Amino acid sequence: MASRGINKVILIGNLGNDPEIRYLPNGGAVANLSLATSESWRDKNTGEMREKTEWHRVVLFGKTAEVAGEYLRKGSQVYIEGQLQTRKWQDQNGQDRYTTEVAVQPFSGSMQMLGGRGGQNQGQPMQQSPQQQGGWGQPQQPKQPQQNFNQQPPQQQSAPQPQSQPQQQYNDLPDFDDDIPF
Amino acid sequence: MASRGINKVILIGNLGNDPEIRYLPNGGAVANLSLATSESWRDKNTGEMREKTEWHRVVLFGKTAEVAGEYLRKGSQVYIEGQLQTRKWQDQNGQDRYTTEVAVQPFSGSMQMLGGRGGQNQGQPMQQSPQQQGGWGQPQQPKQPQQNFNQQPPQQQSAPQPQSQPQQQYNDLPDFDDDIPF
Amino acid sequence: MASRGINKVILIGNLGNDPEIRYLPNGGAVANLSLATSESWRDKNTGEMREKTEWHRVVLFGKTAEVAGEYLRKGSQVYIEGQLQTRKWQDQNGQDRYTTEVAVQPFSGSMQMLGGRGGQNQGQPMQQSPQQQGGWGQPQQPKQPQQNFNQQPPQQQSAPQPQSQPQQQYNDLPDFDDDIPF
Amino acid sequence: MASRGINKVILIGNLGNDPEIRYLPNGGAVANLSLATSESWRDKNTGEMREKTEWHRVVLFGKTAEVAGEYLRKGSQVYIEGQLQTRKWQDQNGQDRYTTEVAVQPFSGSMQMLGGRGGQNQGQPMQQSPQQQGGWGQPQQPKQPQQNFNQQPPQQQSAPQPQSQPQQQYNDLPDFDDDIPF
DNA sequence: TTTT
DNA sequence: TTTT
Repeated sequence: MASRGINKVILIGNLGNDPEIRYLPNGGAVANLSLATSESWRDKNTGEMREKTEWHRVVLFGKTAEVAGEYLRKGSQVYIEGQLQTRKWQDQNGQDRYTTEVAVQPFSGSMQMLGGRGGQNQGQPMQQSPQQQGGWGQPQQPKQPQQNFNQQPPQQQSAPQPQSQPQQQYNDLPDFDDDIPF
Repeated sequence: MASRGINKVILIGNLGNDPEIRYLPNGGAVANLSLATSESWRDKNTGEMREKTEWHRVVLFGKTAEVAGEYLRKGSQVYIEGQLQTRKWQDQNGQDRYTTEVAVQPFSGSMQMLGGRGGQNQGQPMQQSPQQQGGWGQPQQPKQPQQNFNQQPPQQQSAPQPQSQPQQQYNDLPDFDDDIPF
Repeated sequence: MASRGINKVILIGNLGNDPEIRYLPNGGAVANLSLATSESWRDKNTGEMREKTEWHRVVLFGKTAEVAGEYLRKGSQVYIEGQLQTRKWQDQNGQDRYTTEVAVQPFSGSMQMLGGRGGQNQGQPMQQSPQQQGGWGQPQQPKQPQQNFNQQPPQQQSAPQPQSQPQQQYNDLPDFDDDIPF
Repeated sequence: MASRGINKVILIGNLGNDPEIRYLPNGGAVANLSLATSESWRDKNTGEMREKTEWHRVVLFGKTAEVAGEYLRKGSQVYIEGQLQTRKWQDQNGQDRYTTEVAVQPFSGSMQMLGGRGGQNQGQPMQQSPQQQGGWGQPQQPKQPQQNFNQQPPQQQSAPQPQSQPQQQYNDLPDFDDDIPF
């Protein structure tokens, strides 16, 4: 039954890069987002404005991952509800390393694009070249499922992807289908 | 001003150990908690119950840290509201490492002890030897402020404390005092 | 599909009364909780401590409602995650009235009992007479499903139940079963 | 100190109207928002898409209220973190009525405009006539503080404003100033 | 109507 | 690496 404890993360931020989508052997999609949240405040001592940006590694699964891959782009503003998850892996020296991610679970998590397609809901069509940033992108071409799940280690400053991580780590996902509203 | 983005973590879990309290050169308290949240579910394929525990590294500041040090014990159930924060540090080989914590900020975060003092509010006095677990402890003796802030690297399974981290990392805290209700 | 917008309520509080359980014509359970959250603070002007209690009307569905009915009692501390929902109804004079509730939806919401059964996880069996308050109760006897869903209007100070409300308001619930982990 | 219990509401939605700003006798601003969150889902039985919109009454105080009054407009997308609060009032027949609001407290709550000024961050200046909807408005002219706080009962579909409510209900607000980062 |  |  259920769970003992609450593990909930709520983020609103902007993507530092286009989502990275991969496909599991069983065809399920997995998307990784690099999401920035920033705070600014006036320093009590110096009176100057200061700013600090935090980068979050977000991982999405299944349908939600596909939607992210199709509509999110570098700069997109997005709402994320997920849970904290720390994965253990070995670096090239065989040393234990840990990476903490925000996992958006199919049932309990959610992802929502913010800001509206045409900006202020004015309904005008959005033309967006690849160089343009922010907002929602046009759907990309359907991607081919790939077998090489860990082929390209993501580069991330604040919580780098392991270079040798367990292969089957997402096989335990609960089943889910289109009928579930998320 | 303020912030662009939302960075919020909500946890309810139990402490794996007594809080570790340290004091900054300016006398401000810092507490580290190791907090477990667990989920259990029935495996769709095997029909067996499965359980997974996630360990969170939580850091508290100031008054909240002192309250944690005085009243929380191994096993205590606690509510935490904080924000995700990834610190960079160098390991003994000079390699960059990252540790993600849930920081309970003086203004925006909060900590709350759950479950009541005597358990089911039956009012009976709680005697709690150091070996006993859970609930709220009696206040410990006042601790002496220490200078050696990073003296003892905490041991934590899922996100170990750096062995050589920046010394002055918490000097930017906003001022706060007893009038602020948190 | 899914949703545009976020509507999320998180409460931790104590029950002012035992849960009220009812059964829909289709056999689905519905539970109503009256949940108190309180804040206390020192008045800046007078220096006195002040306290304010807020009462929340919470409604649970299905399995979660049954668990609430079996284990929660007056005084129990509970975590609730749900969504705000304002229902319109007519009072005896035919005037429109509105009641705002926190609805714990089967998929997106959750309920969790806090504080542990025996208090500090000391494992001692809990004996709890009906007069005792707080903690988790023993399971009540299984209740008989009833047809008369709106037979007894609940009495609640802060957000009274309509005396003539729509009969079929909960028929749109998504299906759910035991496999869904909530 | 502090509080016993958690009372937290998180909303992301769009304004149904421009904010209504009023000023307390002491000069403090109070803003009321009417915020819509909507859900859509496919009906399991009919296969049709269905949608339900929930309207939330949000109240902001002080600086946050002023920012809302200056930058938010009908259609604006906004993030709200506040707490549930039910106010009692008497209708014209002297009957007790209750209104539930989401109050964004100066210290614990927050408000954040979403979606960026020019929509997809394309940098083009936004011209917005009063009829245009969504996005962030240009700052309005500074308003004159008014004494007649309850002069105009707001019109809101789901939780109408009382027609005769307590006059001094917001006098208990904690002091706050510009140094506090929210 | 709860709890501390 | 984002955004303002």
